[in-house]
Amino acid sequence: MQSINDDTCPSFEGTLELIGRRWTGSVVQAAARGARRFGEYRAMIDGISDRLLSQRLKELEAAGLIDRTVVPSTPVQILYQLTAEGQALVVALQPLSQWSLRRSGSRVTKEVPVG
Amino acid sequence: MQSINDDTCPSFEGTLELIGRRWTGSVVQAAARGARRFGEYRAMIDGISDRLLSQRLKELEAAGLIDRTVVPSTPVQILYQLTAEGQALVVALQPLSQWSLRRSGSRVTKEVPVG
DNA sequence: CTGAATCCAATAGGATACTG
DNA sequence: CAGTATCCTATTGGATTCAG
Repeated sequence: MQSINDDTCPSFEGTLELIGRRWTGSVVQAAARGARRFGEYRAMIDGISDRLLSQRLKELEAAGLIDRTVVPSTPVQILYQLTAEGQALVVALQPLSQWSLRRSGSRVTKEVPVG
Repeated sequence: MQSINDDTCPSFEGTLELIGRRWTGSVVQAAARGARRFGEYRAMIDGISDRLLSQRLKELEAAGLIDRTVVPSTPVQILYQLTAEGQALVVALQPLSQWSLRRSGSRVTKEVPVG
């Protein structure tokens, strides 16, 4: 049996460490639920600071999961939206989300946010 | 709907922060692949230190995902195995694992159409 | 073999204030 | 509105040593 850190699992660990940082899950979920502007994210994620929100958005953008667009209106609008990869991530995260919900005792009848 | 930090998503964030710590994904995967004794985990996870392996196992045990059993043989054996919850987690993590693999360009066992 | 203890460096995150 | 800059503390993780 070879080491599990050969070439396949580092990517998995990397993914976990990316989305395991504080607030990141919430930011991704906010994006999945339609947040686009900075203030929308901030309003949807209770307790997050500007600094961390900015940082998380940058990390997700660097990872190719969120797309930052500058709309030349007046005033300028900046939009953060999930890329195709980001949307695929949201889908891939759903079983884990369900698992978390069941564990925490909440009942999740049937409503699944995205998909 | 309500704020995403109402009562449902904290559990999700908590889960992400638990398995997002360094090595935790590897430890869970090692368990899923049959590791049971401390030394087996250590051998399967290249680069992890005793201290961190011990810490991760404790965290997973505290979360109810891994079960620690002392077998009174000579010398005493200590077994770390996934609980039912832990096994459910492994299953719930599979789509995320697949997503990571596709992203990193690795091939999945079965061919995945690119388009 | 299975850890616990200690020390240290790096990073993460919270609070606050300020800017184009 | 959409961030940046700073400061400061807490947490993390790596390395090494010791022990039952």
